Amino acid sequence: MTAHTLRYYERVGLIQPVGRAHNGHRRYSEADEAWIQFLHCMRATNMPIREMQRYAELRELGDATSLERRKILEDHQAEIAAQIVALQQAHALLTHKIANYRKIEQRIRINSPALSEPEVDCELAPSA
Amino acid sequence: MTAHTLRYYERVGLIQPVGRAHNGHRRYSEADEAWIQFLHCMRATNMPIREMQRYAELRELGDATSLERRKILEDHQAEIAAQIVALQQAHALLTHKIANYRKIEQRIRINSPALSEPEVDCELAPSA
DNA sequence: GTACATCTTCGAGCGCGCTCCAAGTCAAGA
DNA sequence: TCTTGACTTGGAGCGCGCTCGAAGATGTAC
Repeated sequence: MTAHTLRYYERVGLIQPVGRAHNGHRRYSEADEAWIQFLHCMRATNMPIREMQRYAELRELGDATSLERRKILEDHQAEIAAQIVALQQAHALLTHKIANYRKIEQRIRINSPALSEPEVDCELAPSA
Repeated sequence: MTAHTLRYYERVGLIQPVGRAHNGHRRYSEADEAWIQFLHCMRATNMPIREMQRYAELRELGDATSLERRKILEDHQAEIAAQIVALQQAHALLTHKIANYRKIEQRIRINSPALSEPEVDCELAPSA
């Protein structure tokens, strides 16, 4: 995470104004770092900035907002679960297609341009 | 996938000019649809358009490009695997934090504002 | 015949999330 | 003392991936 990004996060309210050294330079506390790490983790899993802003805002308001914050996290967790499923499906599809490419390469190596089997279109995804 | 997106994909070369009805309207063949579905799957797993363009380009050149195409897919599959790991970690972290919120809510319900235990900072991620 | 919907084209616009630049301040090292 | 480098600020710019709008042609229903 670059300094530019940290400034940006501060500007848009994801990070509260942080402590400064005597010369005005920012000094991040361990709590700041933990929060930033959390933000990073949420961004890395595609939580929109808007949603993170909402969450940060509620966090400033204290424990009374626990329920709403929990809901945000639960929703995001559901999003993550869905993403994992999509990624796993794509992963499986790619395994299939990569194997197919290996077959094609094999066919080229042994100089056997045609298959007696019906042509395997490497781009056709299996229906599964 | 919207019509706008399909036009866009055609413009940028992800889809070859497709067949037309007598009135000029596009008619997608089953092969077209399979290819588009594949594109969709790759986009849904965060393959950049540029990379898809490269792949599409090689695909036009036929079997001789099998090796390079395979490499693209293998790289993307590795990307996907990494994404899955990140998502799974975030999922676990959220499970932890959500449980923590439930505790806080419980504490509020039974009107017990303080814990004898050291304060649990709900934003601190577990080091794991 | 006449609405109306649906397609066509091209180009412009937009939302997101950074990313960078310019000008200035300060601190330590040669 | 002078250079260097790391920080400060505000605002502008950018890359990506769509997304939309306008103007026009065509087909279907009443």
